[in-house]
Amino acid sequence: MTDFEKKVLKVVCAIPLGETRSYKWVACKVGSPRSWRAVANALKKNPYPFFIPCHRVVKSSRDSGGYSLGKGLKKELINFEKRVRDVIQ
DNA sequence: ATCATGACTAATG
DNA sequence: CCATTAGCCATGA
Repeated sequence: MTDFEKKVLKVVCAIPLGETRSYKWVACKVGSPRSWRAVANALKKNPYPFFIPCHRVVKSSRDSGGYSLGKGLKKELINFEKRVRDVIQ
């Protein structure tokens, strides 16, 4: 694990349940607003896809983006969490 | 040190 | 709306 990846994962963990953020947003959060490309790399290497909510990170064009376990699953997870959030609130 | 590679983005036609 | 282009940066070979 590199420091950069740690920062990225930390930020991603901070995304609320049922919410989505863009890669760029994450890049800004970690300090350098121009490293969104590297952010994608870090997520791609993510060792714990289910404990680190990397599925909450989507493309800025509101497309779902990619996922190491399949983007279809990513969409499902996002919908699922949205419903969970609705139930809770 | 250099080079290619992405789960990307924004601008343009 | 779709395709193309240039820009971007950490990482591994």
